Amino acid sequence: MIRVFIVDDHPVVIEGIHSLLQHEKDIEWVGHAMNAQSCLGYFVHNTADIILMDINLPDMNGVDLCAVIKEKYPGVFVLGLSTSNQGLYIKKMMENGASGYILKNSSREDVLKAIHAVADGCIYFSGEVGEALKQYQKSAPVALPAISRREREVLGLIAEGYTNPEIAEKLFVSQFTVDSHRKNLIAKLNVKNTAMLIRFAVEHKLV
Amino acid sequence: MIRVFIVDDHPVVIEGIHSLLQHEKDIEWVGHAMNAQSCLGYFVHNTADIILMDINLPDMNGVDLCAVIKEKYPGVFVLGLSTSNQGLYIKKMMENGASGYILKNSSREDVLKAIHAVADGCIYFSGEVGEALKQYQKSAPVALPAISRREREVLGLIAEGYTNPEIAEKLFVSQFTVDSHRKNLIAKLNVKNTAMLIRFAVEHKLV
DNA sequence: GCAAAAATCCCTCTTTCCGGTGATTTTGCG
DNA sequence: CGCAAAATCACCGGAAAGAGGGATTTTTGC
Repeated sequence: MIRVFIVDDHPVVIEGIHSLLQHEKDIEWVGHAMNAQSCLGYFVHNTADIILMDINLPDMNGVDLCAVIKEKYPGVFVLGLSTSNQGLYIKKMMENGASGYILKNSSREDVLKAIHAVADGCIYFSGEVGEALKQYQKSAPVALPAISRREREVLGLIAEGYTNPEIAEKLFVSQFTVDSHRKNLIAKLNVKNTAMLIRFAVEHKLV
Repeated sequence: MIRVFIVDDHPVVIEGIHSLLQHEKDIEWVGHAMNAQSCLGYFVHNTADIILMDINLPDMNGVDLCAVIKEKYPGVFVLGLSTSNQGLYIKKMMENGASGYILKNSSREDVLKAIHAVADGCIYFSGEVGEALKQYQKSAPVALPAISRREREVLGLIAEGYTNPEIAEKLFVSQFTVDSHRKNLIAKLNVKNTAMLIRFAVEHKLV
């Protein structure tokens, strides 16, 4: 018996999912909340196996709520639920411990599959969500300015905290050279300073 | 009818999966390869819906093979397959376009569930893999020195390329204050300078 | 209410960064 | 070979960061 709880500020969605699940023999509907606070309130004295969680809530966004839930009750699985198919939020929610993601307009089969997979400890994304996620993950490799081998080498050393003079010594070149590479990197990658350079590099897996 | 191809250098695994799938009515076994080259050779004149792909191959690792396949044949879904339950490789394989991951010692049900989910365009991880992936993703939050709210705020602005004076203006405080926060961050996180600070922050998802 | 933690502010000095503007030498490739 | 890109080196000057001292005032947690 899988106990399901839902958090969503749209009554229509709650009703929809409820009617979709109410005839399932292995699924028990334990309750719902329309905001993060009452959801957390419920879990003080009750529990569930799976929370279907909207990403847009009036008092707290789903990403943060997910983090709080997984922090307090690691055994409760969170299944993201949204109309908007946005890779960024999905990714963040997964990083905060969610077990999957489906769209509100998913088919009955999709919803049931997702619930069962998640209840088994698996991770599940419905098809369209998977597409969005892949697209988001692939945003990096496209249109990256060409960075030369030496520049990448310098970039790596900068990321490790070495200064221009230190890098110059390591590479047996003048510090002017290293400085040139650094400036070229900043120009090529269209960033303002070293901080942004490193952020860009790490996010795009250049280091 | 789901056409399944498998790449694995262990005959035992190929046989195992084969016998596991051969009585499934909606699954067609279209062939197998024991290394990356012959797998790529197969796809020159043939195709499949799903490739079950080992992560350890003699001539090329699964992560790279996955990238090549998805590059040449984006419509073919790759389902990772391994004995080793290593978060890092799983993550890399997913970044290269895989649609899921299962362990070789997964149950018959798990394998079939995964194949069907992936064939539907969904993303699927078997339970143990999900655990490993979460564990890997969660490697960050452990043993992180306590960073105050204000420090995190400053950290975010540094990562966006703002200088101390700029941040001071944004937050309506003195630049000395911002400088203090920056220094405290560098001290707390035990890094040498801003470059390392940002690298650490991005890698540990503080920004 | 009290102590600890956080947030705020201030100063000096040295080093590093960053922008701009050059140049020469080496290397990769058709 | 010859061209283009990469890699190298050089200087200036202002801005910012980093190391080292302090200090005070709010919050916040018991």
